[in-house]
Amino acid sequence: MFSIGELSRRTKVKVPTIRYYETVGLLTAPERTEGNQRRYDRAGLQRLSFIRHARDLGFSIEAISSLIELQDHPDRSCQAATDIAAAQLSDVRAKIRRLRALEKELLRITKGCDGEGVSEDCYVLTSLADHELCEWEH
Amino acid sequence: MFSIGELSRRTKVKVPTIRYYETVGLLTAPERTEGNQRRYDRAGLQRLSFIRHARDLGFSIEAISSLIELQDHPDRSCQAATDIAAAQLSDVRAKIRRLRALEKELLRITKGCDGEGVSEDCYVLTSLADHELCEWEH
DNA sequence: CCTTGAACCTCTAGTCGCTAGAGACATTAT
DNA sequence: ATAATGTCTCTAGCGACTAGAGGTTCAAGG
Repeated sequence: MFSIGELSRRTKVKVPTIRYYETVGLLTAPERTEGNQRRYDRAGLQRLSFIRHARDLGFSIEAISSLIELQDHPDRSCQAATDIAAAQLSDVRAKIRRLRALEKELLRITKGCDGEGVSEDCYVLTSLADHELCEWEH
Repeated sequence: MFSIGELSRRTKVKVPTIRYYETVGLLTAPERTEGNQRRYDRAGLQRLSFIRHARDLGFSIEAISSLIELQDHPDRSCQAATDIAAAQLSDVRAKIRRLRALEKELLRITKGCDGEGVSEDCYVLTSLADHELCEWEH
């Protein structure tokens, strides 16, 4: 049985965040002491670890809710869980693709300024101002 | 002179977003008709295009504010503008690195479920539950 | 046993960058 | 003249927290 602060230390999830997870239904409300303070057991610790791990991997609260529901009903959970994880993976990959395009464009823009003999106008600013200079479809 | 809807069509920035940019000071308040409607000129169009392009590249509102200020004071603007763009670039790169780590881990997790002869427990769920199975420092 | 100080409680509001809706007024086309 | 569309302001909501106020409870030392 540990306090919310202890749980926080063990999971590296901040105290207000733990309470937030409870309000949105990710964590079930734990027992309380006579003085109304939360007391968690090993199951609470495991559930929060699970949540933290999933959040670190970028799963939304909603997706994590689904995963937790699947945990509680182990029949046929695997396919559904894999689907959620696969969706998350394709989401991550889409973000990577987009960021790589941004990287390329930003590199081009910042490089334009690096040489000494550049024009009098700032290449960063003109690049942003004039869409025609952009080598990127958007 | 065009209306906010016209400006929206030309820049692909939604009408409420344009108004939002005005409230946060990214766009200067334009002239109004007798009936209190906004009327924009070419300068307003150019400024909004600049903002949209910068937002597409992931610059924060704050960063764009700085860039716009630099535009208005062209002395020494280039170095400062390049600094902002370089910061943005390194930000993007950090995000890419992190997402690639996520991609790897998610791939590992989802792959674990794909084979037919998997264990009875769902690999996705056990991976998320048990941090020891994770090949990723976090 | 009593006091101190840290940890805990609830509640509200703020973050970022919009987006959606209500209810009222303006403009434009027929 | 009327109808349809566009525009106005204002407020509230999104996700996932984070910060702060103001009050209560716990654990340890004297």
